[in-house]
Amino acid sequence: MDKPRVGLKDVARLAGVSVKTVSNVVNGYVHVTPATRTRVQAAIQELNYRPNLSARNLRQGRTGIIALAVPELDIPYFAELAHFVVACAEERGLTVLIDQTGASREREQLVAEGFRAHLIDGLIFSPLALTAEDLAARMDDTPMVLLGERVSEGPADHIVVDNVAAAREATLHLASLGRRRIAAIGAQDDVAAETSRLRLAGYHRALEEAGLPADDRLVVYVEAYHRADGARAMATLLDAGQRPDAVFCFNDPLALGALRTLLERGHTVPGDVALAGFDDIEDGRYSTPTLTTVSPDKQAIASQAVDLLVDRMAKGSQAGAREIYVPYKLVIRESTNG
Amino acid sequence: MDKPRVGLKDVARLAGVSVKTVSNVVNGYVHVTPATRTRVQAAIQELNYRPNLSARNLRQGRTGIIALAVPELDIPYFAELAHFVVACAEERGLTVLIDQTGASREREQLVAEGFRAHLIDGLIFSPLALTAEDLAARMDDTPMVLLGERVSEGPADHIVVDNVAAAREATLHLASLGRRRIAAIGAQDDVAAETSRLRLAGYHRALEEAGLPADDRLVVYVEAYHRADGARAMATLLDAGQRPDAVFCFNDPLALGALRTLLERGHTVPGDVALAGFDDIEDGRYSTPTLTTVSPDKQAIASQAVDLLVDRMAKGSQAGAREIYVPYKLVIRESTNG
DNA sequence: ATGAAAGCGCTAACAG
DNA sequence: CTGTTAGCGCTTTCAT
Repeated sequence: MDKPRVGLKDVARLAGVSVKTVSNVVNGYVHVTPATRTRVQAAIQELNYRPNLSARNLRQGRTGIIALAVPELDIPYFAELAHFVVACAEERGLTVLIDQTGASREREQLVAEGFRAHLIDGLIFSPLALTAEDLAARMDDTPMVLLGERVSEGPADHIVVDNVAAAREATLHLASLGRRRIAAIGAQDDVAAETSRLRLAGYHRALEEAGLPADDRLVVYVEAYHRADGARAMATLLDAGQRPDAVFCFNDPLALGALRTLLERGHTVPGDVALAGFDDIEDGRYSTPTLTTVSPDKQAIASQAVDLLVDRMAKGSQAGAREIYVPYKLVIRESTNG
Repeated sequence: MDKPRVGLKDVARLAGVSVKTVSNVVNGYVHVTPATRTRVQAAIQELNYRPNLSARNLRQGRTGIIALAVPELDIPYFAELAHFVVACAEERGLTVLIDQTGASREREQLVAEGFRAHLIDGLIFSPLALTAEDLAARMDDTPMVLLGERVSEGPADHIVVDNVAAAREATLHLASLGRRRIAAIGAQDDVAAETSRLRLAGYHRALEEAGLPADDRLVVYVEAYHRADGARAMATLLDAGQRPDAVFCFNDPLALGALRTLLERGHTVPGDVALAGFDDIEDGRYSTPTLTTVSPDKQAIASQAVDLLVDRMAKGSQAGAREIYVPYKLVIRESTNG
């Protein structure tokens, strides 16, 4: 049995009206006699008609779909972000399609190049590996909003949190507890690692302000920002005979990984080592000890991103890139406040 | 400045060929002279042409888009699942769009009803609130694969893990440690809570096999499956003067919440209380102690779901619902093996 | 190997 | 308030 593709026309025939009228009913147009409306609805019901979204999209020149491109959905921060983005988008009648870039430059280029052109009305993009040039070279004119620090002064709207200020605040908090040997976990070599660089800058600034010496041996570089990297980094630190009395980790998974290593080796937190992270993912709210962290307002990031995008989509103009700072706050929990 | 919408026709004109030829080039059709191909590609480049996917979709009657409908993306289990689904789908040239149902019956009905008909080629759906009747009443004929235990004997393909067996195995493991008062956290009143019912059944079966008495006071009901619920449930248990020496939690967040409460109140895990969860989310691999849990093969769930769906989409036939059991294994970690 | 033309299902003018 | 008609941009017979 093959499908008896039912379209507007069929409904119209059955209801004894024109396609236009059916279309009006489907789209909730006002000027339709209750009588005909009812008749049409009955026909729709009977034929089990569904409007063909592809056709509508083609005709209207827009799809109501936006793409969210993130590194991986199983990184808690991005999962939480995606949650908010999908929710906000839905409130505005938009559907979200997900692209996972795996932080691969190649895949990020595809996204920027607009390989989904005319399928999506807009793009919310959190690039990790793309260079500023890559983005500047973008030819596709699909409205785009960038998330994260990757290309300040870039060619598109972007949403950021003040990473330097936030990292500084977190580090100062550790210093205020009287800690003197404050390590940092999460530095990166990669030129594209803008976020890492900014958080490191904030860390250094705080040390300076607190009158603490900067010690390169206390700064640990990592490959990626997962728990395993944090655990390894902490082990490296301890194995090298370094004994920090506090650690600022550039994100929460790193911190949770570091925490794990510390506890495994019999150190107490925050007794021996105070620990702070960044991102405020849910895990940190239930770990033992709970994790002090910088909490960016993810809800705000998502809604601002969607709003900016919707605005762009309406106005069409790509001129005048805007930069929106989103608030954050330092959430002090047990890992620094036993 | 408005957009100079560029289509196949424009490219054709510039390249001095017909639309068909351009189309052939775009779609990598074989029979094109290298010469013309090059010329066409140059024109495409020059005009910065992108095929309009909506038009292609309309014409071809399919979109290459599938929807993944889950309760919330910020529930770790679903985030991890989504990650795999998006990855598998991409391997097969499919794009995934996300619907968050919030486990609301109303929203789940919309999804089942096919409110995205003709926009998606298929649907992977993890319903939580829908009844078997809701699903049976579904009129939309978009291919669908169901995830989770919700409607066995249902009208569609579905992927399941053997919850009874898995829960039984976890509980028996606790019993094998010599624990006698094994509590269960995660029972639910809701008729739609099939998963809860199955895990509870497995728990009871294990108690029986182990020759342990079933004690209703050791079974705690919860509203939802979040950490907060687990924390609360554990508190309830302790406040009621119950002192289990082991707890089987129906998912990992519940277990992590319960763990938090236990540690807060000075109990040791697994010393005083052994703890097991279900789902094997990443958090449990780095908690302190690490969490013993039932680990369903999420990669397999995702790839089986996508495969089944692709098959359905190709064959079109909705007859003969298939049921695929996905393997799981009990992962023993510190929370039962200190 | 390439061209001409039909039409996917819908919405938006424009009539009436 | 409702009907007629012309495409949206593409793929796809059918020719050549």
